[in-house]
Amino acid sequence: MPHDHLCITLVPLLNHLPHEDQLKINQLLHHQVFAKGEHVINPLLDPRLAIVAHGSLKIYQLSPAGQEQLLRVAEAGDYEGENFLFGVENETLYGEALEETEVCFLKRDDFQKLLLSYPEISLKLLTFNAEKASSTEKQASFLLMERVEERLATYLLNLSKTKDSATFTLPLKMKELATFLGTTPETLSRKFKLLEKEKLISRDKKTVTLLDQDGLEDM
DNA sequence: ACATTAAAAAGCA
DNA sequence: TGCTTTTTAATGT
Repeated sequence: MPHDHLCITLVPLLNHLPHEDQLKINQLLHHQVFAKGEHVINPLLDPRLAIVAHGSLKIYQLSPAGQEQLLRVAEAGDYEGENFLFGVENETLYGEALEETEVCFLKRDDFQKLLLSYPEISLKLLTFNAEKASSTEKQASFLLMERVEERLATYLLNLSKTKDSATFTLPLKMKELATFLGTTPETLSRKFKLLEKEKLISRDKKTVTLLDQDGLEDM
């Protein structure tokens, strides 16, 4: 669907630059559209920065046991893989398209040249990375919350906040959301039912509506 | 309170 | 239709 646009304009990391520069940089980017379920990042691929232009990516690690741990969902404007461009080896990081997703790639050499000729980008990068690190910390303490319904409630509140609506669609499969919340699909299913019974939310398959936001916050 | 196991039900290509 | 995901139920830690 998206075709005739500049990748740059969709990406907060780069779209603050003057138009002329954006045009130049856009030539360094490689667009690629991925179908749902396709792998965008895996440890075997050569290092490159992946910027989500449209759609969303599931970012996860694979444990030696083969268990996947979901780290985050990268939405349009988010990027992944910047540390590989600074020499950090990718051992276990995977990225998979959750829907039809358009990604802009930047090779390591081009990326480093870019940072040298546009110092503003370096500053932006530091800012965004600081936010990213901070939200990863939040996720870590988030998993320390005792009860699953507590985690589920805050997850739903966050999602409602970022989507700016009381009604929204879950981006993940229940199975995936379960691992993200540090539980099992079975328990997750029961917690959803519990929240519905207490009239805190309503749900039609993957569409959730928050009915009592205050009630959810009290958990 | 939650996991595990098993099995039924629902969803999807 | 045949496979995958989600739900339900019974039992274990």
